[in-house]
Amino acid sequence: MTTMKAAQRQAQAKEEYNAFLAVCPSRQLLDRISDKWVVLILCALGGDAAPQGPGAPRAMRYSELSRLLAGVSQKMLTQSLRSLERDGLLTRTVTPTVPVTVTYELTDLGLSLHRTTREIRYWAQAHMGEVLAHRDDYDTSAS
Amino acid sequence: MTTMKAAQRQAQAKEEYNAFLAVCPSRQLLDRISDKWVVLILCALGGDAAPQGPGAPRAMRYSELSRLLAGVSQKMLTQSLRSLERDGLLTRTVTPTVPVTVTYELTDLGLSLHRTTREIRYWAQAHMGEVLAHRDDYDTSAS
DNA sequence: GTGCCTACTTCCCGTTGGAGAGTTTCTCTC
DNA sequence: GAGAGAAACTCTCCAACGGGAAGTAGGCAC
Repeated sequence: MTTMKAAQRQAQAKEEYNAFLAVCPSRQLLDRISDKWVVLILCALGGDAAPQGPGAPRAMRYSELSRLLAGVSQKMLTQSLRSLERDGLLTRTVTPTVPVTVTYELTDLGLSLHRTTREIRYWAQAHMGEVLAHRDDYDTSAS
Repeated sequence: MTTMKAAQRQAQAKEEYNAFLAVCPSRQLLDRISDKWVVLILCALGGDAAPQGPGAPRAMRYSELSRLLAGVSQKMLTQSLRSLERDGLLTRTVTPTVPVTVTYELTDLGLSLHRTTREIRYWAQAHMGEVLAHRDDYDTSAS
């Protein structure tokens, strides 16, 4: 496996995995990353949260993420971060200061997924108006 | 609003909406589209399910989608399709044949989102190997 | 009438996610 | 030296969501 180049491996993977099949492992991966908190965490660590447009990816502390992702529960934040770490999308670093400092940073794999989660968030923000307009039409015509 | 060009409207929307805020409507939209069934429905209607690589987007029947999205419950399929219709991402057409035929087809708005959901699915399938490999490392080193 | 077909809808129940309080470890204050 | 405080969880309880299976509606075929 390690003798294959990444491009070859990916081309082969595209043949082997099919997320439409319930039993396919890529379906489970899709389930995991199709999650609001996962998308927002990747966007945050990818640097999209900077007020003046998207900045560079950077490591962030637990409390910083907690503040940024308004409304996330501590339980879900910890849980999501752990599963992303397990899947190799980010690294968790504990620095024994006092109190302890824990930082999270995207890996290369995480950065590659961030490119598309960024698009998702952009899409939602850019097309919000159209969606709201359509909801109004739908609701009025349904009455 | 209708006097603005789409590009202008979107540029303005990017300023106004911020999905990191819990109260922002774009956050609710992000929650909706960050859903495994929504992603798979968009991929299916976008033509990604053709065996010989991605085909053209096309209308599909309820039963066809139900078969394609292995493991989806009827309840969730109906529910997801209705919310996508309400948001203007797809159209629902009832043809009074016997028995009745219901087809779903992506709108232009749906097609624009499909471009990124396709990427999500591709990413999951292409990087599955790396994720599985990392999980193994993680599990062994944690023991 | 009985059965069958598609496309749902309803009901029950197990799993998941949210709210909030408790925990740990150390340091700084009084 | 008792108590407050801070970061990063962890635990407990409860409501909401999703899956499975069974029921429904309308029309035709037998």
